[in-house]
Amino acid sequence: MSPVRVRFAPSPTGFFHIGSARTALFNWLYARHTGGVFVLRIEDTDQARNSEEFLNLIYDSLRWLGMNWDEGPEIGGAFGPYRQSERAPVYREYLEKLKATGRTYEKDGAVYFKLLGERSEVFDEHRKKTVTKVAAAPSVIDDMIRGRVERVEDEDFVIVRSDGNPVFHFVNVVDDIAMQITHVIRGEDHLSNTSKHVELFKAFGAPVPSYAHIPLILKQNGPGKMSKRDQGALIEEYQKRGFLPEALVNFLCLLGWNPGGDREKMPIAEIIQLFDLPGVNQSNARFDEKKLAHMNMAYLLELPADRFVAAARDFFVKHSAAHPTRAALAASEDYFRAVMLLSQPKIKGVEELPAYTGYFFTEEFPIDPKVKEKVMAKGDPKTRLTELIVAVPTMDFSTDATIEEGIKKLANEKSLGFGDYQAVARLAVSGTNAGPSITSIFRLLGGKRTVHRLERFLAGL
RNA sequence: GUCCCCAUCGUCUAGCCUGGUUAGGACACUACCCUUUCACGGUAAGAACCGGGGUUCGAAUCCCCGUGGGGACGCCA
Repeated sequence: MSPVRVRFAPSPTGFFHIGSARTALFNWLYARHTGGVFVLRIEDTDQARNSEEFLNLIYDSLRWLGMNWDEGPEIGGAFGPYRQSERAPVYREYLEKLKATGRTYEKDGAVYFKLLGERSEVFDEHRKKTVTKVAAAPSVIDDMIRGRVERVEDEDFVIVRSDGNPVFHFVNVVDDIAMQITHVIRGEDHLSNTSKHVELFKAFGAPVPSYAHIPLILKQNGPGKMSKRDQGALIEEYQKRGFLPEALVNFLCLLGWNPGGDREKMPIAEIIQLFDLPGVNQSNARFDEKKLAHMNMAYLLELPADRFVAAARDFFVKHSAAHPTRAALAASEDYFRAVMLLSQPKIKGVEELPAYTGYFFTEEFPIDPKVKEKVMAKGDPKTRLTELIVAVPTMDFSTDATIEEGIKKLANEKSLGFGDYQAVARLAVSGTNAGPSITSIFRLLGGKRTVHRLERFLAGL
């Protein structure tokens, strides 16, 4: 049994999106699962639409998601070069081979691949033109996910354009032969192309690789598959928004594959161990942002403190143009760390952090009017504030527990509960009703700033 | 239009291959519990086998047809 060699073959003609990432992921997982080789090959034969910027985006995204390639651009390998734009001699050589078999002909300056079978002229209603149909034998695709698929390829097709550039079907097959690819794992949108490819492999006298056509990812709302223009489609966006790559990877794995049973959140090492092609679903999956957000939260909760703080800082640096964000970066490292760790168990995503923690770093934080209305309507918040302003300076601010003691003591004296002070104090120092425990907020702000905010809020009523 | 693929809660899915389940889990939604707010967590509830035929004692599971969804039909990849 020859070792598994798979390839991910993107073309740098647009942003790197969810669907491409998952195709890459399934290839990568299969290579890692089998101990095989993961090849990255850049299909940049469309000179008009390629760009270096998009190419770098592919590299960045793959690396961010943790998919390292064993052969490919920037690292090389025994079957290079790995950019099709640099492989013209290979294509010339293979074209000569094919010409020698008599399976090509030229028309309008382009080279066509000639199918085997009887020809007839037919008017195609859909395309509104007369085409030459070939009564060819069906191509058989033995797909590891879909089983046996039969399709008749019934028209000769272009393999080299009139400008001399070879087209996708040709270079794709040639490179799969030349790079000794054993398994072709790609989106189901390629299933109809596969008959072309099978016929080319056979014409070259090369073994046909095993195919695995994975289901497509559908857009979350409305009809059709997800495209680069749909909400939430771009990998770059998740990176910018501070998603954890391991969460995104875990989520992506579960879109069309699962290990059977109830397991969902799994470390990548375990996924590698369990992943296999027969476990991949046959039906398309709809993308669900909320489930991804939940997965991200689950990973965030478990993230070691240092990594969480680093992720937070990274996000703040990227968004340092905003005012509270800049103020946060100006704060001391210890203070920043303390605030972030206080927020870690409370948030769903790193992107919530600037708004969630803003009041720790600036005096100009907003007061939520709805929360204010609600809090001020209950009990006698003004009196509670006045009492706190007197009591806070007498409290021991060294730990949450001592602050709690202080507030409880005050509450006892007035025959009230902790809760009678909590809501209004929180509103006065943070402007909202969501956040860490009030004792932690007090402690981090310090007695002086706490009193100042209580006084300012009371004065503004 | 032609060809190809697919079909279990709103969504992702387990179960299907090798027929017998109170059809299980997760996200979302709702209620309650926990609670010092907000989250987290816990418990509960609602929620699905696309339709019709067939095979069989018995069909989500096997077969056929219909319907629905998706994809491909480029000198794009």
